[in-house]
Amino acid sequence: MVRAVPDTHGEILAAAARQFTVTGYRGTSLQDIAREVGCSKATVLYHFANKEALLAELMAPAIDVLRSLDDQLNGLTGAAAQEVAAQGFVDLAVRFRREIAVLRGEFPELLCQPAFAHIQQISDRLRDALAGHSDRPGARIAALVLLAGISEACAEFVDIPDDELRPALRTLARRAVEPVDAPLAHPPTTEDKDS
Amino acid sequence: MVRAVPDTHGEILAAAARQFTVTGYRGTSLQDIAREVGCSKATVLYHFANKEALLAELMAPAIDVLRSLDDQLNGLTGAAAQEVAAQGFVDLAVRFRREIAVLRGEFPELLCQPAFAHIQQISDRLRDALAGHSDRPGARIAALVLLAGISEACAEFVDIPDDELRPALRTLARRAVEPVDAPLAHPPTTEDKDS
DNA sequence: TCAGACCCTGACCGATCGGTCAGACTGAGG
DNA sequence: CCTCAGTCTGACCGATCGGTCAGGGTCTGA
Repeated sequence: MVRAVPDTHGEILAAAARQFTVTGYRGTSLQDIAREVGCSKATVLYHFANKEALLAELMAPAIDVLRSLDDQLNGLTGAAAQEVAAQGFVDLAVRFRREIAVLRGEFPELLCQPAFAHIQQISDRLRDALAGHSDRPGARIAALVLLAGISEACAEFVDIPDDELRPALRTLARRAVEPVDAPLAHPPTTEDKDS
Repeated sequence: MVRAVPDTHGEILAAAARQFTVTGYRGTSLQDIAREVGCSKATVLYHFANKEALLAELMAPAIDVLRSLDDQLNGLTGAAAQEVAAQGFVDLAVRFRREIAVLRGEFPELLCQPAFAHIQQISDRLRDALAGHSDRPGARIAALVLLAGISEACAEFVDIPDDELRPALRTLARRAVEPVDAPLAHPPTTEDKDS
């Protein structure tokens, strides 16, 4: 058999993905990655300008999809935006479970890096759409709980098949989103003094 | 005015809490904490055996409450367990927002430390109760989404008053929990082949 | 045969990490 | 006055981090 040209670049990328998933970005050293690939740390830095570039290349596909979901959301309002945001994010999260697991927890620090410059704004818009562009605290809190919870669930349930995880999350999202067009299911309480 | 005996121990604890909240446990060095307090790093290590002991003392109250919730849950089943788990966790999360923010993301690594030996099992039982002790993937996924989402929301909305955050989360939890006693709201789909 | 691009490496760099240690300072008690 | 416990510190330690660099192999095309 012909030994294919050793795709060191790809091997490093794959090893980094595995390690980042388990021990996080910060918790994984270039030495760790090099050891798993079976090369020197200098080789890792030959293929990638620095550790950050490695992460950026790893996350690029997920970020692209997130960006396109943001475009799709642009102009939509009310229940339509909620539906698209919920279903779109569920699909994205299920598909890019590994990438989400990498970011888990290190989100705030990682967002400072130039590669993730606009992620914060996009996810803010996503959250806003999921809240039905409402200012009600209940709606905004529900949106954040859903986005964060779905992310965490996808990162944790790595071994559940997509076809099982996706419909469960879709159902949950539909149930948990604060309705914005239809009248509220629960009667307004006494604390409706604002607006 | 009498200058009270300088409570360096407490000052270090408070500074650590602030720093951990912002930059995380791993991302905060003993030097950082010492700088904020205005003492030397050696002083920090005079008052606390090591960095881990500092974290442990910081988290102790939250862990106590979590443990008592676990006791309270012991023996409860079905909808009763779901209700207690949901409301109990919401209260705990709202109250210990800062502590949750500290753990944010570094959960997996931090759980390895002896101070947090049983947290994993407790949170597993909590999740199980929230799922109504059901094996249905939908119920288990909903429980995880809720627990993770509530934690994240509490860590993020640090400036929302408790009285606003708590009822919103309670309402959301009640809406999002997969009902286990009452018949399902949504008709069973075609994929009900298991069990 | 030779030049040059490509791939890879060991040795090394400065910075920072958590942690140790001997000793200085201080205030209370005998 | 001396002692001693409590508090605090600068200097230092080994380990590890991300990253640099000069140079060695190897392959290819002129």
